[in-house]
Amino acid sequence: MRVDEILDAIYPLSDASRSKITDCITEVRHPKGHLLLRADKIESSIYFIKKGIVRAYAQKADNEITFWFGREGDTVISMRSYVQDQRGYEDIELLEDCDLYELKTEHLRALFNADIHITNWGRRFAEQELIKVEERLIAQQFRTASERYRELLESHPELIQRVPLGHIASYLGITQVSLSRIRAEVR
Amino acid sequence: MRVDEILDAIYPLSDASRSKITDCITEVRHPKGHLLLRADKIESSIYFIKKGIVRAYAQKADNEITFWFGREGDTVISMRSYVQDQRGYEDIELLEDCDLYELKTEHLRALFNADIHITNWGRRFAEQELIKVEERLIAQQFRTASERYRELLESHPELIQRVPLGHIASYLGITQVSLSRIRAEVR
DNA sequence: GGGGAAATTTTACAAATGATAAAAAAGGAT
DNA sequence: ATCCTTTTTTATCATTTGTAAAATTTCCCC
Repeated sequence: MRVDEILDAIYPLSDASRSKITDCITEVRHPKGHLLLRADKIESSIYFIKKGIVRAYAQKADNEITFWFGREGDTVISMRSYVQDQRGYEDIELLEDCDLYELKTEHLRALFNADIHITNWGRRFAEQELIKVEERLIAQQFRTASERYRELLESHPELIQRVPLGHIASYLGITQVSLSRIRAEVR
Repeated sequence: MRVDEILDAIYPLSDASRSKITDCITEVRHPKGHLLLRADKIESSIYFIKKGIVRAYAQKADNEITFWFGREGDTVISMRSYVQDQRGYEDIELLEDCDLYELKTEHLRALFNADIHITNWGRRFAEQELIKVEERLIAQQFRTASERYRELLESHPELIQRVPLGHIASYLGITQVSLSRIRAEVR
């Protein structure tokens, strides 16, 4: 996936403004299992996924929960680092070998103070992510685990193929054993 | 609470920029029970709460879930209307008589295209809301219902005083009966 | 202050989910 | 292909949470 497609899908930019962003972007490649962002660090980059799939998870004591998956075209970001300059709550792990576009947040911050179109791009990005999370929070309470699984299966069937079910279960807010039961029902 | 305090708490603005917003704001007052925003409408205003408390809830069939409370200083907004010009998923109901600052979204949109400081203000607003929702989504999965209740009790003790427990239960993702059980434990 | 509606708690029972352990299946590396 | 690790499923039992209905308390309006 091309970086300009990714940027324009968030909010269409003029060639001039878009170039200001792409000029700061470098391509990187990391292997499956690599930790792209760490909860214990203040991160200085965000990434756009050219190819591959990743997950964000929070750790607590001995268990972890996956609360986000990113695929081609998605933006990888530690919101807490990016917004508040504090350590985040999430590790981000590559679930496949990934090609990524890297952008230093310092560059983005400078652009947010210089180009109003880019600022609107950043605003729109946060707003869209906000809606997605809000919808998930609501679904979490309205729907049963098995409804949530079936909806995920319909909206993102490739996810179930590409990602271990343990992560999917955690994303759905249930244990892997529960998910296995749900999958058995359907058959 | 003064409107300039509310605006600056989101992101500090120069007097000039802040005035551009406040010039578009009018004060309104509505009684307890009033529906400020409706899920079935594309809303054209956002509000800042001067005084009072409100809740956002989504309806489905015969049950509803409260997924947000707003108090003095908070911003009331139908994200879907505001971002995507589509009908939202939430009704917003006043839980007390409220004094509100009203701002037409058309004015805000115009300002987002004209004043980069206001655009950054809007970006910061969305980012901060995003972090709050993300943290709630994670808490929903990490913590038990009774932990979530106790944390709410600690962080927002006044909420339990001002809001019917049925709404609190729904906000916590449990039934009112469950919440009653949890409250009985503690005593 | 009293009456009635709304909110909250309690109870009993049913259903869903979690924890744990172990077996089965799938996948990767050599 | 085979061994070994990881993933997924299955089974059992304990716990949590939901549903429904009734009892109790609180609140609000007149």
